[in-house]
Amino acid sequence: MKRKSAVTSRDVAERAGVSQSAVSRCFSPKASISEKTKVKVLKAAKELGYRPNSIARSLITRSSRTIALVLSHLDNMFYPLVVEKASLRFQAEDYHLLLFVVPEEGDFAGVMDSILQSQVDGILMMSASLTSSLAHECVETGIPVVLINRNVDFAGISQVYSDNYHGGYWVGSYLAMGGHERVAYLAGLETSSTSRHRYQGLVDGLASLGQQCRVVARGDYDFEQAREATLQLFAEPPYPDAIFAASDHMAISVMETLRHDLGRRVPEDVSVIGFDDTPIAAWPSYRLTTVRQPVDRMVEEATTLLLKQIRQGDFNAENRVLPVTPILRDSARQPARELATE
Amino acid sequence: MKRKSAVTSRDVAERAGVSQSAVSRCFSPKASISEKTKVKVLKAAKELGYRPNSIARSLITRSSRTIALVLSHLDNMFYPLVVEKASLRFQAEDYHLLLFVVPEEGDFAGVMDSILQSQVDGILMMSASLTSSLAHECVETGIPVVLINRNVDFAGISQVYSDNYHGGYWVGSYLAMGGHERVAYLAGLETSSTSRHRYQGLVDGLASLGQQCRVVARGDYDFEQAREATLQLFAEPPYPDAIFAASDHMAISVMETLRHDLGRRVPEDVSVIGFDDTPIAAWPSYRLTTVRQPVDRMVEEATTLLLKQIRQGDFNAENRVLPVTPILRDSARQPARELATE
DNA sequence: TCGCGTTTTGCAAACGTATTCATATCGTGG
DNA sequence: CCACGATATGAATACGTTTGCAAAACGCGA
Repeated sequence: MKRKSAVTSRDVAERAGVSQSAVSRCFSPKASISEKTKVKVLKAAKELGYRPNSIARSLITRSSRTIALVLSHLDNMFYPLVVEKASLRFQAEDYHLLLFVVPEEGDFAGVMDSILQSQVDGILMMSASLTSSLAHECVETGIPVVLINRNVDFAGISQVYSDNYHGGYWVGSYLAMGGHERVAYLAGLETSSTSRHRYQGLVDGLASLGQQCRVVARGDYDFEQAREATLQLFAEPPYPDAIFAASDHMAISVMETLRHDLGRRVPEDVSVIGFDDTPIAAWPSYRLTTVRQPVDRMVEEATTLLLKQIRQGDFNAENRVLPVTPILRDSARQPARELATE
Repeated sequence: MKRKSAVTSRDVAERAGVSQSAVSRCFSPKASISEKTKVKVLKAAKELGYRPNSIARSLITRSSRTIALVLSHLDNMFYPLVVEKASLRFQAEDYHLLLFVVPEEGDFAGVMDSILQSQVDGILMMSASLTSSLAHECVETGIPVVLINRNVDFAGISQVYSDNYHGGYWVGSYLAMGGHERVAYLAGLETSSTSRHRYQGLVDGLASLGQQCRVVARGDYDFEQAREATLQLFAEPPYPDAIFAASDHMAISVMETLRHDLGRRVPEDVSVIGFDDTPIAAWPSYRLTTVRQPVDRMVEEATTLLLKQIRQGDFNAENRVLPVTPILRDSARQPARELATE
C-alpha cells in the first residue's frame, strides 16, 4: 500500500501557476475568483487528486461542521430511525455526525469530556438524562445542545420532545373506558423524565374516570427486563388486566411473555399498550395499540433548532413539545363506544 | 448565551508561568515533563476550563483519530447492533466515529467524496457494495478500508464477512432433508455479494441431495418488498413449500405475510429460514430457524484489523471469513433424523 | 564544590488552510 | 486613449497545537 498522498493547496497552486490563495478561493463558494483561473485550478486539482484538508479548514474557520450525536439504546428500533433521519438531514446541510454511544448508565462524564474536546459545533442528545452539572458545563462552553426525547429541568438547554403527559393521559382514560380495573405501568429508566411524565399522565387519565394505577414495575426500557417484570406481575394474584409499557420495545416483550410464557390472551385476558409506534407495533402478530411519537417532526424540529443555534452564535434555549397521536389497534380492549379524542 | 471560551494552551501557560510547550506536554501521555510543573499546569488548566483543541492537534499529527462508519440499512436490526459494538470498541481505543448513512443505492460517490475530505484515519463500511472505481480511489488515497459483511472483488481492500456460502449450503441440505421440494429464495439487493453467495450455497446444498431452487424472488433486504414478494410467490400455484430469505429481517416479513395475509401455517404449510440470527428471530412468536452470523467476532476482527492497518502505515489487505452457526428453531420442518452438521 | 549524565524546559518551526489588505488587472464609457 | 470603478490576485498572517533542538536545570558521586 502506498503512503498517503498529502497533496496540498500549494501543490495545485504551483501546478496551476497561481497563488495558494487562489486555489483556496476556488473551493470557497462565495469567494471572488475569475472563471478563467477557476478552470485552471480545478483542472490541476483533479490531476493531482487534491481534496481540501478539512482539518486545516476547521482550524482557521473555527468550525468543524460536525455535530455530536449521543445515544444509548440502539436496540430499541425507535433510535435507529431517528439516527437515520437526523443523519440524512445533517448530511444535506453539509454537516458531519460524530456518534457517541454511551454505555447505558455508564461513564457519561467521560464521554462528555470526549465530546467537548472534539470541537463539535453542536450536540444532539437523544438519551441519558443529563445531570445538571453536565448540562451546566455544556452551556458554559457555549456549544449549542438540544435534547431530543428527553428533558432536564435546566433552563439554557433546548429540548424537543413529545407530549408524554397527554399520551399517558390518553392511555389512562382509554383503559378506564375499556373497563380495566387493575392497570399496571411498566416504567422505563428511573432517571428518564419521559417515563415519569407518561406515568403521571396515565395516573391522571385513570383518575379522571375514577380509576387508578395499581402497580408499577421497572423495565428500564430493556427487552429482557420487561420480560422479567411481566413474569413478576403475574407471579401471584391479583393479576393486572392491563399493562401500559413506557415503550413499544417493552410492550412487545410484554406481549410475547404474556402469550408464550403465561398463556394469556391479548387483549382478551390482558390489554397491552405501548408508546412510540415503532414499525414493529404495526406487524400483524402484534397490532399494538400505542401512542405515536412524531419522529419526523421531532427530528426536523431538533435539527433545525440546533442548526439555527449554531449559525447565530447568540441564542436562547427553546422547548418544543410536539403532539402525539393515539393509534388504536388490537392489543387493548376497546371501549364500548368510541372515545372522543380531545 | 455566552460566547465560546476559546481558552488556548497559551492562556494556561501564562497563568501557570510556563511555556506553551510545557502545557502541551502535559496533555501528551508520553512526553517528558516533571511532576512539579505538571501539577501547576493541570491546576491552571482546570481553573480556566482548558481543553486541548483536537483540531489543531490533528493538523499537526496528521491523524484525526476518527473513523468513518458507512452503512445504509438502519432498519434491519442487524446493523444497529454492529454499530453499537463497533462504537464501543473504537471509543475504548480513543477513536471517534463519523457516521455516514448512504441513502440506499443513492449518491454513493458524493458520500465517498465527503468521507475522503473529512480526513478520517480509516473507513469501516458495512453496506453498499463498493463499485471498484470507488474502491480504487480509496486505496489510492491510502486510507485503510475494511468492509464488513460485504465484499467486492478487488484486492487491496480488507474484508471480513461470514461464510455465506456454507450458510446457504446448510440451509439447502437442511431443507432437502426435511423433504421440501419447492424451495424459493428471497434475495437481497442485486448488488449484494452476500446475497449471491447465500444463494449459491443454497443451490449447491439442495443439489447435493438431488433438489433444486425453484424460484427466486427479490426482496432487496426490505421489509415491505419482502411482503410483496411473498404475496407474489403465492399468487398462483405451484406454491413454494419453503422460503429461504437472505436476512432475518425479510424472513420475519415472510412469516407475517404467510400467517396473516395468506393464512398459511409455519412450518406445517411452508418452512421459513432466515439469515443473521437477529434478536427478533428468537422471539417466541417466530422461533425462526436461521443461520447465525458471529456479530461479535465480525466486529472484533474488523475493528482490530482496521486499527492495525491504521497503526502500521504499510499493510496488506486481508480477508477474514468467519464460520456461521445453524440455529435450529421451529420455523422450518425438521428432517426425520438429525442432520449431522459438518 | 565540581563535573558529568540525565531530565526538563523554552524557542521556533511546522501542519494546510482562510482571509485581510494592498496591488494589479479588467472592462467600459467618455 | 484615458480614467476610473469593479473585480481578481498574491503576500502575509493567523488558527492552536506538536515536536526537534539546544540550552538550562537537576541529581549525585567524588
